Amino acid sequence: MRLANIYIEHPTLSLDQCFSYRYTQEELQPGMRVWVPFAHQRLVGFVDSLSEISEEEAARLPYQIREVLEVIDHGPLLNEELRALGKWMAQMYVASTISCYQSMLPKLLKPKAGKAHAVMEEVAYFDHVIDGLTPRQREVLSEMEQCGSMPAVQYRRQYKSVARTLIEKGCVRIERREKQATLVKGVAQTASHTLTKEQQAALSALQQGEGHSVVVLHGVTGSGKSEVFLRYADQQVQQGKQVLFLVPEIALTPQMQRAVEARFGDGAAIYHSHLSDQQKYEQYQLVAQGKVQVVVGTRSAIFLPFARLGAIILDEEHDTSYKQENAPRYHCRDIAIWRGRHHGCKVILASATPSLESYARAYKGVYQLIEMKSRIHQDLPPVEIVDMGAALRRGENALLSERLREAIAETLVRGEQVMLLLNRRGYTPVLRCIDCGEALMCPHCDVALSYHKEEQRMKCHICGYSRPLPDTCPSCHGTQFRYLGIGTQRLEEYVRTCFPQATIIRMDSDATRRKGAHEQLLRQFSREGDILLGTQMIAKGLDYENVTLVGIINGDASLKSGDYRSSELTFDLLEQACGRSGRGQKEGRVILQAYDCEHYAVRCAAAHDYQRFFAAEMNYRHLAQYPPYTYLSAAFFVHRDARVALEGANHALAALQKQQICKVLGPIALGRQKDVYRYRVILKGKDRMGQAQLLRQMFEQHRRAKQRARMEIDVDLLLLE
DNA sequence: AGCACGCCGACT
DNA sequence: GTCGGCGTGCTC
Repeated sequence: MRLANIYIEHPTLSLDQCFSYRYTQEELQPGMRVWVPFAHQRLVGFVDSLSEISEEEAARLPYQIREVLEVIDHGPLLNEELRALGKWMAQMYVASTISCYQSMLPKLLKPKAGKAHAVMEEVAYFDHVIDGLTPRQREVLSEMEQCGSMPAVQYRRQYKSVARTLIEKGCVRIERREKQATLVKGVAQTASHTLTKEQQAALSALQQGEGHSVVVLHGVTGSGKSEVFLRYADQQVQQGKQVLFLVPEIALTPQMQRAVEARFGDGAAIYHSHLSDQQKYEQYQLVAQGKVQVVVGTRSAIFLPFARLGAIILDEEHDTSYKQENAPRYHCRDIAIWRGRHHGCKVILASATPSLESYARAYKGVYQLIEMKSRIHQDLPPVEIVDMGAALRRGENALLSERLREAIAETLVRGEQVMLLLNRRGYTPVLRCIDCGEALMCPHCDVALSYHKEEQRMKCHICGYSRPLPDTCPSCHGTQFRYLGIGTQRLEEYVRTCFPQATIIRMDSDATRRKGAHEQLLRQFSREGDILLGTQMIAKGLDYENVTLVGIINGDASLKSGDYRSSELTFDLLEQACGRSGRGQKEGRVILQAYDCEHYAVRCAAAHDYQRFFAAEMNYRHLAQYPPYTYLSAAFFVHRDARVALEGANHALAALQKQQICKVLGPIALGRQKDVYRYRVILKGKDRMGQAQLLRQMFEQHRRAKQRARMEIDVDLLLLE
């Protein structure tokens, strides 16, 4: 009889194995979904392989074989490569195979979802302009005129308030048509530069060697490393291969998209989490059909079904958003390297501040290292460190030192632009009662509420809880409060009082919550802005030629996070921020305000000295035996009752006593978040797969012991949050 | 995760 | 007797 070996769609790790079913459907192939009976349920299953056994053999099995009820798909959803990848992920990240398959597929193709896909679509077209429109209507209409048409869904979502009126007035028309798979892309442009000597050298280094290898492309901001990997990609495409460009965030996709489209024009598609399910599904199909040569995308694009990859490029490879935050907690870089090996192609890890892990491997010769040390237009801007401790003793303002204030004034007089970075949103992070000294806390999380002056509310930055300002202190009924710390709202207010004539634009997650606000604020800044201030979202990638001063307000604040990576994160942030200044012909500069001015992360960032930072940080990691000298993974025990969570952690800890694979740290209590308590146990050792296997055993024991806390696993955890 | 099975106390 | 409370264990 013919047997299909099937992964059942089941959320438990303990059922992560194939179950065999008899089938008669001729069309059945590995990679297809089916309906199967399972105990008393009807579940979706994923066919892993097909086999054949005799009736006698079947009779000797210790279980009764049941039948496949129905085949869902017409063709395999996952090809052989991606199925093998899914299995590897399951081992590597201690997750069920089916959950890995699920995270690899766009929603419309996930096991579970039915098979019907939308066949019709509505498209919004620009029609004509009429008189008597409101300013907002005119603005929307001119945007429509520029792009010509867009899916009606997107049109309605993007322009909510005026979408209907414009349709009623006949300015925008909606047409229904049969859904066709279309590339999601923008307008192609042409650009071509001649390479500098250094770029030429980097390119030829890239071209050396055939087959798979991992390359760390370390180039300072503005060194033109994009041009190097774009050329390399171009050559791969010329050879009929496909290329995948990965970027950490959607906000960075438009820039990379423009750069890629300038070179590849119509053959390029984009793929990120903000596409609609239908769009993702279509892009997925286009890649599967081989109709796309080049894709620009975020993390999830690493799972697109390319047939013959010529290169995978991870831009800003050090960025932590390459790590998936929920299970399976994979790192996009690991997946890229796995696929690169499968396709026999290069994986290019590009960054101005490579992660310590990647650079250490390149340094040891495990990866190829290509360095680009000079900027094309200007040298990196000089950085001046202002000791805020000394400034405060001189009676200066805690937000803007005299030095920074003067520099802003000088820059504005020259008609140039300023960026101010403060990595904390809100007005002040803490409200403290003057009488008893208690801070106002979130009722659901163990953090202080932040004061948001604009809305006159207190907000929790963990769970989003918000409440009006208190009249009296909840613990002592005092009526006076002190506002401690600084946030972007307060900085904005202060900068306005210092420079009342300047146009100031604030960008943080409060200001960009509305869809399209991000782009709109940036457009406004490039048109008429004098000062752009914001959180780290302005430190990455922005490229404005007229910005000649970058001010970093609390440059060393992130050093205090207590994380083993805090120096690395601080260095990255400072170095990225410095890279925003002086990108054009004009000379730029940076003023860095900090308290811990002698810290090597601050010193090295100010000197733009990655190598020195790398050496110092590696020294620390070696002493403390942190990555890249070891691997860290963690088990979290989560429950609304703190005792239950702790009991789960202690139980797991007991099971870890007699093993030599790794050191065990913890359990420690992490702050309560959204009413849920979390305890964490960390495993630290040199055997990564051994750790993964150990965690799998822990999970099994946890289940068998009927522990009530939920256990979550994070392999290679990045942050000790 | 469901869902049946089974063992025990409460009640027409 | 029998109804139903929930702890236990299995699922090709």
